[in-house]
Amino acid sequence: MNIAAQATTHHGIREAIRARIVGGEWDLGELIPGEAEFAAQYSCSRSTVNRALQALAHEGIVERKRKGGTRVRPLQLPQARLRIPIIREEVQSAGQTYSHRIMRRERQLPPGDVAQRMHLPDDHELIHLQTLHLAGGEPFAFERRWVDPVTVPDFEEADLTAISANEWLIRMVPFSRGEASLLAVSADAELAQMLKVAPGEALFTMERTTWFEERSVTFTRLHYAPGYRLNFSL
Amino acid sequence: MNIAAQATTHHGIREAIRARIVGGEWDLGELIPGEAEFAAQYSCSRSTVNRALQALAHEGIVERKRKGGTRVRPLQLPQARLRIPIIREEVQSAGQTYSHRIMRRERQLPPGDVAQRMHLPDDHELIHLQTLHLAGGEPFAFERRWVDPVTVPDFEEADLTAISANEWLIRMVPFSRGEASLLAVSADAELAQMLKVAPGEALFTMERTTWFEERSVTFTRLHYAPGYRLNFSL
DNA sequence: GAGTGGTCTAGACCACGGT
DNA sequence: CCGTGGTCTAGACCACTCA
Repeated sequence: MNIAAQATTHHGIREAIRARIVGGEWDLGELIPGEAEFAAQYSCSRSTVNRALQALAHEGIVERKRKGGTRVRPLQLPQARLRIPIIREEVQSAGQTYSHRIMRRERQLPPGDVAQRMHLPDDHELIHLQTLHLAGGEPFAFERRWVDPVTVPDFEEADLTAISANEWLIRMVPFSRGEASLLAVSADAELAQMLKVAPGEALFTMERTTWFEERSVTFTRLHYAPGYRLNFSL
Repeated sequence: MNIAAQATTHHGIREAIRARIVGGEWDLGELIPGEAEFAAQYSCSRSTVNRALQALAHEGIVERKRKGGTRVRPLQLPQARLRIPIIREEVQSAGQTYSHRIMRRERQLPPGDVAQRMHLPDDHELIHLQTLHLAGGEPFAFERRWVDPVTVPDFEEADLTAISANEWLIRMVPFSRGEASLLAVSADAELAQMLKVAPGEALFTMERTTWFEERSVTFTRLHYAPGYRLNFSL
């Protein structure tokens, strides 16, 4: 069984070393050979081995320290790259037609928890936007979004019929940093009505705060209709 | 404001180029200079630029093609690294004491959906394990797990009182590929009793299937007590 | 102090893929 | 065809950190 064509490419060497680690050649936490040693074993230069080992370190398979050498990571923490989906693409890639309806759009004081997550004082007015995302005409997700008009002054006049707020912001505001949470909530009366489900239904929910150079841009709380799954691979 | 000490390290050059992309020097989808050009601009070797651009490509900021050059990725998809938490560490890092109780352990035919997710025939017996994870004596998460005894023959006699099944498997089946899903479910009667919540409560749930060389190892469905959030940064 | 990883360089060859 | 990125090499210097 031929897992990876190797050759002396850093890819090949990375996979070869990975296979040896997986195969149990070294115990968890144990020191593995140095770069020079591997270079000799695979008849390649130390740089190539360096790249291979750096990649494994980046994946969390090994831990490296100067002078300390490279060791197999004691607890293999599974780490995954999670793609934050863009709703339109998500719907369309499932073969459904995407549309959205703006249910509400107004300037108002945010609830305390929202102000807190955006690191803003309680008396700072925000633009509040409620959007229903539809897949094939059926509710797919309901979004409550708050946008700071100080950071994004153009947002108030933006035309959001053709392009959703999410994509508008991505396009106009160079994104810098953000925090996100995933959780489950029970549908309240408004959510139940919007998504056409029974009150109390369990809804998969994503909260996101994004920042541009220490200024809060937007906070969104996105509730998916029941049945939704966020899939990824380990 | 000094965002990144640069120098001519690939880090520094990566951040410098990132800043120029974020700053809007090139449009979305536009071709940016070639490696040689950047090397001249930053007075460094092409290899260094190559590493920097490869890193940006790995992050999804740019797209590269031989002969096609490097271009700014049309849709900046926020991509995050999600650490799949190990429950014990998660509890302990919150300052609580961790413990677990095995509620059930038996060999049986799995439900159809479980067999399907593990790519197994319906008549393949699995070990079924139910574990309650506690934080400070209170229910924290409830886990239903199925393990394939063909792939992991030692599991049936494993002592799971000191070490949880999750950690036992990580230790004995060092590396594996897997798929995972996140979703929200309503507590059924059994879940409600286990987690001491009202039936119908929304529970944040993670499903995971892991594989070792084309053989299914285990499938788990993990339900967190209400209030749980999975946090990460973008 | 000495060993290990981290990095840079300059030159070289190759593979892919638009023109 | 030929320009672009992908990679390798050999040698070199540096920085961290353990003994």
